[in-house]
Amino acid sequence: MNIGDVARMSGLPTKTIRYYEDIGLVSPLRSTNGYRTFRDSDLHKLAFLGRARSLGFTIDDCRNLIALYGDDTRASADVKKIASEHLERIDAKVDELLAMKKTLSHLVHECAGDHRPDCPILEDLATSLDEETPKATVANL
Amino acid sequence: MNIGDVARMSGLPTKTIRYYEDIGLVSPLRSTNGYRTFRDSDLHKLAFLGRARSLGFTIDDCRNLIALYGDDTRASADVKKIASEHLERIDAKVDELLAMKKTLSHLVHECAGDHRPDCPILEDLATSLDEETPKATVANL
DNA sequence: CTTGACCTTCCAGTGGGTGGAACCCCTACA
DNA sequence: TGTAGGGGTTCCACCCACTGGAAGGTCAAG
Repeated sequence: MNIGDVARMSGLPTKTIRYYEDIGLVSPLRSTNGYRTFRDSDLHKLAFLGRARSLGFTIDDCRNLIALYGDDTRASADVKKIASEHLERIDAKVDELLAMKKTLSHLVHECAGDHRPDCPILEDLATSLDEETPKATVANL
Repeated sequence: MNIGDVARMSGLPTKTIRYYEDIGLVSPLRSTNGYRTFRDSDLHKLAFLGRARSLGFTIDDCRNLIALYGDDTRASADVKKIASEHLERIDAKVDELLAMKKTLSHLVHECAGDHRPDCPILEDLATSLDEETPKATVANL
């Protein structure tokens, strides 16, 4: 299979696949004309990567997950650990975004959004220093 | 004020403040020894930036927000538009993360996490190609 | 006069790709 | 046989918003 074929089948852009080769995630063979030649196992690995990335795992996580996948003496605890830590990162990010959302949606709701210059959004941004609303707004909730 | 002073007062790292000067967000004066000299207005602007960034606005948003802030003929509608679009980005990101979370927490829950190699997490990652679970898992919910 | 805390610039790297230029290869068709 | 197109290849630069580190200048205190 050429790169275009695995791109279609894995759903990954060719650029990404070349990049994955670059960083050593996949190692296709080369045919005499210099084209990459992908085996079924390469395609399988790329699909694995695509799925893992779509679940938000980092490239580094992917590296470890692939290693575990190929190790039949693995302990599922090791996989679970990676996934659990990732889940915690997701939770933290969601919390952070929800805190932003809470503040922002409040401000947007307050703002008339008309032709006049008066704007509670700008007021909030401008008064953060004086009013001293530290990291609480961002960190909590 | 030197950069360290505004860093302390604004809560931004000195590196970030220099970077903001680099990209033209703030323009401190220079004293004879080459040190940056910040006015109250610079500090104010940096605090504004810090607050806006902590609410997740992009640098580009910040540029526009600052311009609007300094324009007393602005329409609050313009500010509201920036904030609303940002809010939409946040919502989209939250949805994406919650979809990941849903899938992942299910898988983590299913995984024994012991010394044995059997692992539903790896199984999910490995079977995405055959089972054909397209972008639905990521895009929906 | 030295120590240490400041400040300066510049260069490189982060993560995870993406865009584009310049070029090679292969097949189909006139 | 020429050419048009749709593959493929490399390499370099860029995205975002910083961050780290090296190498050096400046200043106040002891």
